[in-house]
Amino acid sequence: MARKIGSQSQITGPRIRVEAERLFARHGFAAVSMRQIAAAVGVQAGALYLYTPDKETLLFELLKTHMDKLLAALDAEPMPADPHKKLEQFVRFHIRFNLNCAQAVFLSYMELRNLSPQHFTTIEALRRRYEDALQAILEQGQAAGAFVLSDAKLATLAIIAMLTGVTGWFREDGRLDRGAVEDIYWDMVRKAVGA
Amino acid sequence: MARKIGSQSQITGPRIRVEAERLFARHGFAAVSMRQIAAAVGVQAGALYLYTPDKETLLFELLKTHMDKLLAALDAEPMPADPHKKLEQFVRFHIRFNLNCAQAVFLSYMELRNLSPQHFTTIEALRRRYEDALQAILEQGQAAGAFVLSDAKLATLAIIAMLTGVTGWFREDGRLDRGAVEDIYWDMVRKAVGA
DNA sequence: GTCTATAGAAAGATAGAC
DNA sequence: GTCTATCTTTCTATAGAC
Repeated sequence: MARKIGSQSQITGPRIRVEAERLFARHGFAAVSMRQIAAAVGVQAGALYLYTPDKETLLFELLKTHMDKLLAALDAEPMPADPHKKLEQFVRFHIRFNLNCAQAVFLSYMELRNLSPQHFTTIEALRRRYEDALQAILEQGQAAGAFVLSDAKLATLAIIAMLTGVTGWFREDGRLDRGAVEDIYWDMVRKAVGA
Repeated sequence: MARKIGSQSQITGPRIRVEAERLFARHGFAAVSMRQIAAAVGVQAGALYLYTPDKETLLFELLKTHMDKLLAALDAEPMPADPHKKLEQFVRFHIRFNLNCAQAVFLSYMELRNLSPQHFTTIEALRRRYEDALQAILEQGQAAGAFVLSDAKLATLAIIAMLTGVTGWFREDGRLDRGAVEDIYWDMVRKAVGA
């Protein structure tokens, strides 16, 4: 039987991550077999183990990479001093970034339970860092009298849940484009925090 | 080897559903085997097939039962005529009901993709009916001038995502009890819709 | 670096004894 | 109604050829 020849390591590695992310997001981590991933990439199952020690680590690497990118992008975002403008920046950033990697976002919220305890702790800490960034914005705005909040921690969780929900229904060819969705959500968040 | 005797069908059936729901919610549908469910119930794997034709149907029955209960409970809820009071009733109902069956809620949002197309359609229609109930409240309030909304459909999705998120972090022994959480979320929703 | 082949374990589901 | 036993398939992961 025919077999492929030559090195493809610079292509195969990224392709494994792309296909694994797509399949995990669509069917769930446990429902996807290494054979399915290999078939999507166009290699044999055994070849995957040149790039990952096991299936769980493959999932972890996907989540870790995503969270690192998320935090780096947030750090790179210009943050105005004004609490009002700062919150708007965060809201628009969150929607924009999450829509650009909806699959990874879905994984990050749904497949944490399939990680080993150690890997879980790592991802959880990164997620917490992201939440803390929003909470700090809310608390600073509250202290400055820009926002009226019953509870900054619950407002943080509520806002993130609300914004992340967009990835569940947004369609590129839908009724509203990304900018319009950003506008509408920012309007709701703005009112919710009493700004 | 010892074996159990006598009929337990009136006990075993419900127990299978309880344990399956618990295990599916904790580890994910695909990650849980029929043997695990059977072990949790205290029967052999083969005995499960007296109660369900297959694993996927077991999941479907759990989701269907949950959605039926949700819609029946919503119908049974007293709904004031005043839009403002009506929305408050919905918000408190949603949090209260979902906290009482957090596992089933999690399943309903996470494991839809493991249903057959036909079963998926059934559950999706029920979920849509629930969303429509909230959307109707928002649209009526908007028409009556009680709410100020950019988009009733997006407000529906945003509010449900925000409220459902509570099941992800609420702990019975946490900082806030259920009533306090209801109050805080209602305060945010109220402001977000411009009431 | 990728292949074929397979070891070894575990899955979903069924058959027939009790 | 539940058991034991098993069929058949599929899984993760590894070994060794090329």
